[in-house]
Amino acid sequence: MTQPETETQVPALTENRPADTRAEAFQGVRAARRSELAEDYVELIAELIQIQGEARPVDIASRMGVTAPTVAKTLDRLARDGLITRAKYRSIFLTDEGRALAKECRHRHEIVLRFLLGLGLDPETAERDAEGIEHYVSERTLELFAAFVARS
Amino acid sequence: MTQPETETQVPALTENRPADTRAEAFQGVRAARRSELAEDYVELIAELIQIQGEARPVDIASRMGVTAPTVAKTLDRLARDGLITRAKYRSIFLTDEGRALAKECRHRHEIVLRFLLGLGLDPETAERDAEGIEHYVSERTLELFAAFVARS
DNA sequence: ACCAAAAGTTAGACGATGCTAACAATCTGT
DNA sequence: ACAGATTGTTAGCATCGTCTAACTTTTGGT
Repeated sequence: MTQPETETQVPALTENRPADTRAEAFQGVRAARRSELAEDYVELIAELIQIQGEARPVDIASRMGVTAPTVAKTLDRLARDGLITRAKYRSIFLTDEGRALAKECRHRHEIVLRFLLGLGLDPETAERDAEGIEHYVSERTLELFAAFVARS
Repeated sequence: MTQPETETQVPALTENRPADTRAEAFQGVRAARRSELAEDYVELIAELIQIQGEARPVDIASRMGVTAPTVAKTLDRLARDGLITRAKYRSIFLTDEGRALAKECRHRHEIVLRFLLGLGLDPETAERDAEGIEHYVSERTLELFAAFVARS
């Protein structure tokens, strides 16, 4: 036991909540983390198809900053999960589901990015931060971000 | 090949950037992801010590929403990484490094949370989103968040 | 002081995400 | 049309983070 109980003062906003609520929040974060990579890939694939006409593993690898085998394995998982279709040595296609996810992700990404820019962040940092934040923003928050962008 | 090239219009903000810059952003996200769990644990441990006098695995498990063995293994990694010290069947202590990290995390968490609340988000959702977002917010962005909170 | 309950640990499995090394297929320039 | 470069795949490995099952230690009530 032995409680010091003195120092920094309890932040209050966060701490006085039931353990279960907290646990749910963390479970939500873990769920988001699981879909994060899939979202990034699908978003990038959609983009490559749009601007290059096709999505090839080599381009995904260079933009994601990972090696080709890593891309291959991830693409296999995406295919297994019904987000893309692929054939050996050929370029990648999104399924309807994948396309829908890509659209949603791009939408979120755009809003988060514009929001950060609207807040006064430099484009470089805004892009970096958006890449991480976009997966953890709830629908409500996204709406607030959008509203902020609209009125700024 | 075969390019549709028609539909949604390229978002522009995101896409016309060198692949390397993008790769760096993703590498940053992956780095953040790696430290995310450690940060959450250390933050929670600090909090438990503060409000309960000690941090025990069972409390961590219930608040993180994971099982005891998961906590045990994670704590081993934290100890290996010099963030905590522990002895068998005893409660957990933060090292100086761990305490510093916890302080920094709490600070970030507080700012992000207040920012979201200031934006008009309900406390429940704000807490959930903050839990995910806090790990992906750069120093610059944090400053902007703090400024926003201050003037709102 | 003992025994049951609670807490903690260990072992072992599994999937995700990354890597390197080695091999196979495709593309390209002459 | 073929050789070399590029791209893609496969195999194999490591680490992380999660779990369940089984075991051990500590704690608390009578």
